[in-house]
Amino acid sequence: MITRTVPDIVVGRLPRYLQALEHMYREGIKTTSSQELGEAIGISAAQIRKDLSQFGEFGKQGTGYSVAFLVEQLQSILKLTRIWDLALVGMGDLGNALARYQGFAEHGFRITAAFDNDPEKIGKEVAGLIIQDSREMKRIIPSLGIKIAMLTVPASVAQMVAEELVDAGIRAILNYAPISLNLPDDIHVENIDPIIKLQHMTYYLD
Amino acid sequence: MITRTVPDIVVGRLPRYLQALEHMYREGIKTTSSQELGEAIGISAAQIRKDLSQFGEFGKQGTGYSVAFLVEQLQSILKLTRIWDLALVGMGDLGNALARYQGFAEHGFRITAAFDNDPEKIGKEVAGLIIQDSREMKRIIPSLGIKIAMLTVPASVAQMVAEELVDAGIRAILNYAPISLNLPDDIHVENIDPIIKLQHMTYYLD
DNA sequence: CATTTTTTGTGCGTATTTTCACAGAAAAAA
DNA sequence: TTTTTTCTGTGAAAATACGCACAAAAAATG
Repeated sequence: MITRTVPDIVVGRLPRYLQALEHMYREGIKTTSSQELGEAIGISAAQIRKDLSQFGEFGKQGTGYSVAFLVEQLQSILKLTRIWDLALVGMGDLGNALARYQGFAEHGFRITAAFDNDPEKIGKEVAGLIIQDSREMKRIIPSLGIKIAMLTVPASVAQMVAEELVDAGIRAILNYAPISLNLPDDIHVENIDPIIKLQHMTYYLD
Repeated sequence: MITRTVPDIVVGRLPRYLQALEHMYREGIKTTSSQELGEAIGISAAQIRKDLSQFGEFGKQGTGYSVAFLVEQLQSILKLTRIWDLALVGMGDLGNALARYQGFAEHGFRITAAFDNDPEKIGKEVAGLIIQDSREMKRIIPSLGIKIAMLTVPASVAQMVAEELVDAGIRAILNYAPISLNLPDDIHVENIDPIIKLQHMTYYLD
């Protein structure tokens, strides 16, 4: 059975399946089952089968799933069969760490432009990127066709900068600033905030 | 009405309420409503009221919620009325950026120990912390009573290091390594992985 | 070749989560 | 004071998500 509108919660699990499957692939594992995959990531086998069935029939009864094939299918579903250009906005410690992180390139994400508003930083090079003036975002981002931004500016300016990014044609923002952004409904925002995660965990501690 | 076991999904929203309320508090806003709070963070008013009602009655009909009071209550619910010590394990670029991040201290989290296994790094100081040999974790972590760790080591060793942390008495791990950790059920793990988040968003882009 | 084992995809029931909508209480307005 | 407005807390309904359990298919075994 194929797609109606797939629930976002299902979409959100697909990258985790993909991560585990790519790990298996690197280990030389050719075939896996919903059972085995589930145990690897702590999700029930039934749920994995249900989730995948939203997109097609990828397994074989008695055998399970070809790891390589399922990796391909998930990459295709998640639109990962192309390079995605990223803008990195805010070159503090975190921005610098992200600029140097190899993981993006390894997964088809390329940081194509880096911005900051600090004259001290503009013009400097980090990991092969020249930091550009954030006043140039409106010009540069559309010219490079960039659709995704990572936002690592201080919370105090995050909303304003996010609006500038949307204005520049950005469609998805990975927000590292500890604030919730208020943006049009068609802009996809994902938040990464360690404080929020820590506070979630302290609830369960003594 | 007061607590049965509160669903984890509800607990996970509390830090977001708290974040928005603390922001209001800094802005000098004395009172808010479920409506206003919901608009600030993109959650329905009814959901916020339902969530809060799991823990008590914090609002007043006709008036709404006292911001200061609700901040206090949420801090109390989330066990944030004390300082939590953190261990930071893996002093690469990301570990260094986290060591320097002011946000932890501002929210009652104190990075009390930093570890790495690289002899080049051990003994160096970062943001007032001396990097210690990760072979010492088993001794140092219990002696400082640390219960929470942030894990910023390479994926290839993350599982092993996580097991060492559990062995050292760690009860909660904020995992930055791009791999799912397999640990006892009573250990709380939260993952922060930008690749997973980006792949979630690309699904919705062209 | 027949039997047993493995494992998928899915219909259906259950559980969880969200939203609706309203009584009741407080505040504001008249 | 009385009436109207605002806004909570919550029971009930609706919507979503999850998991069981099984037919069917493939592979393995005997």
